[in-house]
Amino acid sequence: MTSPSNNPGKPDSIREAQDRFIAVWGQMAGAWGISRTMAEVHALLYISGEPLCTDDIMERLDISRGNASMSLRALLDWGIIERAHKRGDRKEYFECEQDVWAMFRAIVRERIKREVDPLLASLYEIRDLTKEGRDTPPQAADHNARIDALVDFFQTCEKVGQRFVSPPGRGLKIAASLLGSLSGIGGSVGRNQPEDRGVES
Amino acid sequence: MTSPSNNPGKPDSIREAQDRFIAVWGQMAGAWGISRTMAEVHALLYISGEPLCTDDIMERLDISRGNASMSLRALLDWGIIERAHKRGDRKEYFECEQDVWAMFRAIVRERIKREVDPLLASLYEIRDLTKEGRDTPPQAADHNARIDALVDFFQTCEKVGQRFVSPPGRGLKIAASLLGSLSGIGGSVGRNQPEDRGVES
DNA sequence: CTGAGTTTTCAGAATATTCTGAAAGCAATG
DNA sequence: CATTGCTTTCAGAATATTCTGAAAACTCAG
Repeated sequence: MTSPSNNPGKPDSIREAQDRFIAVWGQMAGAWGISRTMAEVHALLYISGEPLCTDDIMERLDISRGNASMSLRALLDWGIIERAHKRGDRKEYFECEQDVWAMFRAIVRERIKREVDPLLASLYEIRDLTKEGRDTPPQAADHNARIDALVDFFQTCEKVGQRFVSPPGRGLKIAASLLGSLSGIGGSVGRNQPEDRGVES
Repeated sequence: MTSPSNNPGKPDSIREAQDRFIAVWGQMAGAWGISRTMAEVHALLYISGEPLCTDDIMERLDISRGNASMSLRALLDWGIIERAHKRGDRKEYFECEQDVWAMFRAIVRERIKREVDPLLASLYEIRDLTKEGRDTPPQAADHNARIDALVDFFQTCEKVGQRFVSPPGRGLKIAASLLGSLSGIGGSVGRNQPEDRGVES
């Protein structure tokens, strides 16, 4: 009936909105190649806006300690949450990057590193298998052109990504306006995140 | 020892390069939330550059008829392969979009439709749960700001995506050059795809 | 309408992923 | 240096996804 005891004074309407958000964000997980739980942990930390410890997370999401630990670790690896500490408390707390743009910059950075870079490396190797030479078969030209088209594409992705990711980076937003006449982009829905409160590095 | 009987005259070096490509492309699948086989079928059709029928695909990838059928259907739904027919042959053939940029435009279009649109719809609903009103709890403001920041972000994604996807669309490449001084982008690695041989729609 | 050739569907089998919980590891404290 | 409080790890269990194969459903030609 009343608010949960460990979360005093948080009205039910917000609790419910949080739960809905966690569920929705969790559903996106599949499409992005990460586990549902990991996305839910991230959602919880983001939408809470305050540091939570492992037990908070276990309880709220009803998952095991092991699962929580591994999900948190993965999120740390992605660079979208950080460790935090409370004085006089030996527990570790975790807090989520609250600047949405910074968050996505981190994700793009990581995906380039994990996916695009290795892919390009493989494509180069594959290209070498059919290099022009003494006894190059005639079909090789078409084949090579197809590989090259992909190399080209992903090189472009990488360059665009680097730029999006790099320092001052309101990246996409800049791209958006440059991409033309999207005049009123951004800031239309409501007052929001700090956006540049001392971005690291 | 010799080339496989159903693929006469195709040198082993190309066959091997194809196989490597199929494997590499298949590995990306996980990260993109589709099944490995589906990516492999796509890879095979792309790298072959010619229409193949279900039996060709089953044999080459060593998968069942059912699996092939379902994967092909899914690729059709994504709009990155098309049905084709050979005169005097009742079998159905499939061929892959060979323009890499068109291919990714199709993927972006579909992902917006499947992921961004429903996500935004949910976010709007969630926002309504904590609308400002008579007895709006004070914490609601922060919570709403966090939701709004996401709404903002995904609205921007959608707009950028629309633009990337829309007609003439050498999209990303344009974005890339606009994004600044990436002077020598594109066309550096080799002569490649048609790029604009009568884009549909 | 019949039958051969082809495609689609889907229940259940095979496989892969994710989760749990208990044990091992680590670090601060007394 | 032993104890306590917390975190990580990982084998096996639980769950989810993907694949197979055979049956049903088309589709066209005669």
